[in-house]
Amino acid sequence: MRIGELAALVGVSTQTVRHYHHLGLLPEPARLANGYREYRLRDAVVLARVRRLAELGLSLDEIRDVLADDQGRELREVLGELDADLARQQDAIAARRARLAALLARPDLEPDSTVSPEMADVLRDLYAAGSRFAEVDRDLLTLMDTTAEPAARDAVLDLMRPLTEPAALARGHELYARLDAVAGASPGDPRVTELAADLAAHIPGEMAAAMVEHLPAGEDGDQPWLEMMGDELTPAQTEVFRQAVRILAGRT
Amino acid sequence: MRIGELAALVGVSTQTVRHYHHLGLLPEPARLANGYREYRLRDAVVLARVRRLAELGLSLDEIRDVLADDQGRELREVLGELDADLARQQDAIAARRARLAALLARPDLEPDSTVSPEMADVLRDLYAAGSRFAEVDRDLLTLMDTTAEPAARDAVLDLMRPLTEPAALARGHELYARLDAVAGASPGDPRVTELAADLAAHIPGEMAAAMVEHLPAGEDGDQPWLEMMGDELTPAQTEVFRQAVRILAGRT
DNA sequence: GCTTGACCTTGACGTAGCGTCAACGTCTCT
DNA sequence: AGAGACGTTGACGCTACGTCAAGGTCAAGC
Repeated sequence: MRIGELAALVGVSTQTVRHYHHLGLLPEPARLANGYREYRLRDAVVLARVRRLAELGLSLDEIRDVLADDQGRELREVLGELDADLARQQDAIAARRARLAALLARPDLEPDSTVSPEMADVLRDLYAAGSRFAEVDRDLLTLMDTTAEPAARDAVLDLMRPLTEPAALARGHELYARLDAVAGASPGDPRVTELAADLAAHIPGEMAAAMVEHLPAGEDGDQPWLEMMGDELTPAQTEVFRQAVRILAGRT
Repeated sequence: MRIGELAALVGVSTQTVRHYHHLGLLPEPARLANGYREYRLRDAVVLARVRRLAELGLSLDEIRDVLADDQGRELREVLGELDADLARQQDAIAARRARLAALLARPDLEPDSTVSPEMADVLRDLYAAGSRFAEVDRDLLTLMDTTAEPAARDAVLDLMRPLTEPAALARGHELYARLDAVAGASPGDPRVTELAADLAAHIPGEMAAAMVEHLPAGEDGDQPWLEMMGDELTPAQTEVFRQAVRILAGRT
């Protein structure tokens, strides 16, 4: 029997057979004068054994180990581990399908919808497009949602909830518009101070406390998170936030 | 922000970030004078987006496609396919776990137990070790079980069932012993003819018909399956089978 | 000034289980 | 004698990175 016949008999490709030779799973048979491998029935039996184990899901390394110790002991162990592993996979897949179902149920599906469901709702309520600044804010929140610890994330979500009420929402959109409007102004523009005050007034008390705690200002109001926003903010907008945080820090 | 900070912020390794650059998933940021990559918040936002999609199970290629068309249309499609794929995986895993559970329930677990459950039962009943020849026969059956079509396999199993009854079983073991005993004899030994007759008599009628049909003998009794068994059989044993098949062919 | 250690750079190789050429030899059929 | 179906070894490709290797950069401590 040559390699093609053997492969066809057991239902694998010739490459598979050669691969198993390479890994030492199947002994190399005798060669004919022309160099062709000459297989016997025993080889087919061994190959079929390997395939059955492989189809159960064992790795080829595991199969070699199992076939090496001719007791069934190791096989039972390996199959037990495999079953446990499959159980874990089932759980993981079920969880992912649950998330997928939740996502597919959303009418406004887009890549940023793949944050946590709660955050997705807040985003939808808060940022009804239109403002360049709202997009930046939205980016920050999605980033926080994916990187922060679940506990911290939930805390932020709780603090944000008051801002999604209709009145606060309208006020928020007005503030975004004013942030857009002040973009090209100089940091000394009178609108900057005014906007900082309104912005600070719009932030609920507990949220202000949290912000001041988690975003400690340097001596001269130099805040790392403001620096990180880098080219997203114009100088005037940066100044608005600097002043707003200073007001919030005094309030707590 | 340098690559390490970015990676830590989003929760991936620096290699992952570079890998995404290589694939074009994440644009290469500006470089500092020393050649270091300098990231901005936007990069973190994009990276987080990629990660969220990757954790849903999308391939990196799919993610690139999804982020390329900025409508949510393709995303919905891809997620739908992904869900269908996961459903298939769930079924496959459930089936494999069922097989594993059946296997782990067997007290006599060994690699050859991983044939179909019915065949495993037949093997346990028929081949209570001891005979070199029984092992060969057993190998043949396991091979057939893994390579044959399910229908053919079930047919063979049905035909074999009469052989597992206690009386037939005892007779079978005796025949195996005699096949072992005749191993070193010459093909002309009187025991050969006698054993061939007893062996043919032991095969139930329908099974004989099936064998003759599926193992057509050549003009001079040269059977390919006998040839395939090659070095497993001694000349005398080969002769036993040749004669037995001739008897069965005459009987049908 | 020198070392140490933590970071960064590019490039190449390894993972699992084969599939898929490439470049070539062998056998059978017509 | 040519075609077509087989066989041989060897090397590269696939996913999503991990893991060296061989260096360059930078801040801190001696």
